[in-house]
Amino acid sequence: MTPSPASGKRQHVVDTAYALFRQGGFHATGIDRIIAEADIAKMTMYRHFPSKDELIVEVLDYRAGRFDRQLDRLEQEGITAEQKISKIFDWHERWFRGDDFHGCLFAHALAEFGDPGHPVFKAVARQKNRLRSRMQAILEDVMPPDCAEGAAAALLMLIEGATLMAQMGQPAIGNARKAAAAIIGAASVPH
Amino acid sequence: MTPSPASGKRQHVVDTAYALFRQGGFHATGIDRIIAEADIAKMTMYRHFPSKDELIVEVLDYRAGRFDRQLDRLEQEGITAEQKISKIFDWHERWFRGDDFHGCLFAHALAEFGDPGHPVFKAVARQKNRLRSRMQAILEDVMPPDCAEGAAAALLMLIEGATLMAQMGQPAIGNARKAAAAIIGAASVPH
DNA sequence: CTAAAAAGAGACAGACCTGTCTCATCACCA
DNA sequence: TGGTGATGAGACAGGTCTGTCTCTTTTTAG
Repeated sequence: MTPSPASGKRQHVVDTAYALFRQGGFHATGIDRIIAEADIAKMTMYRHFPSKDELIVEVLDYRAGRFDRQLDRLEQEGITAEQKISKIFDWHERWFRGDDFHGCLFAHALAEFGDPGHPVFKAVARQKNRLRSRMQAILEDVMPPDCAEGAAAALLMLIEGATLMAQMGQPAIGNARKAAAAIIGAASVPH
Repeated sequence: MTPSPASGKRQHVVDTAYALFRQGGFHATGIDRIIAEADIAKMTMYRHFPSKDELIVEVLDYRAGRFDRQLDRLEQEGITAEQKISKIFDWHERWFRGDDFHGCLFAHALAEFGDPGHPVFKAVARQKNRLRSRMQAILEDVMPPDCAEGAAAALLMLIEGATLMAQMGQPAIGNARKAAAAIIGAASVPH
């Protein structure tokens, strides 16, 4: 039973942990650091989250949920599939340019929790699969489903790679865009 | 002054640390674990490597060197640029299928050492830049240099993304290959 | 054979880690 | 006002971490 479903403390811990994990990584960020930054007692945190691992999963799910809602709004817009994909690249470009960009939290989580049975690993796989299937759904408007599956996978790979390069200080989102256009162009059915 | 330039102990430590870092990550793999697995005394390790961070850099540079030599041999082969790129994808495909594949060690290092001033970060940036520039050199045989630069970046992004997806148990190297063909086809100068 | 270099063995320090426990305090609601 | 649940504060346990130190043993080179 969660101690306080309506409490703001829980989300505050998630927010603080999110910021710290992003900057310093998961193993390198200790519980003591999180509770100091969030200005709460240690027991308050452990009453909400039974372990650090579960807090990490919660942070990832929270972040994934926000991104998912962004995709919800995108899908409701009355624009072409190409424009929707372009908007996803826009989001990433803005993200890369931000002051506190430190790479993809999910990719980092995968790096630190490589065991496929670990809950953190599963949370990462969930998020990446969701993004891929949603891009696939978008692409199915302009190409047959089997083509859309491969194209969505290719777009996801480009985005992941672009995020990694952006973290190394090499903005290549423009090249990713051009490559995405070539991929979609090669798979699209002319209308 | 390095204690023993010709000693095999040093490389043995690097090999052991490489295997452990790959499986368990950097922060999660302690010095004690490394020396136990390598069956050496702790002081032997610290005489060769002044700190854990420098050992990590050494491991990364060693791995990068091996990959670089593989690229050297590839460049000497008398095959087309497309065939060379295809061979690089072959290497990755075999790597992904291996039993002890745990993702890209360099990407993982970047996840755990996100500070651009950190020696580990710089070692990662070196390796990725080298791979990109070498792919660019290959592509310049079939397209103008400015096109080759963008195409090489796109190929690197695809490869990084494919590695990440492979780690999540979703083999997408075939889709990456098709996307690479579309990218090269769009940028190539017909001869 | 001998002297120097390398390695082994293990104690040790000091810090940090996760997670638990107790008790006092505070807010809110009936 | 009284009670109840959430929180604060901090000690504490038990473990792990990196890195240092000393002493002994082994290996290597001249």
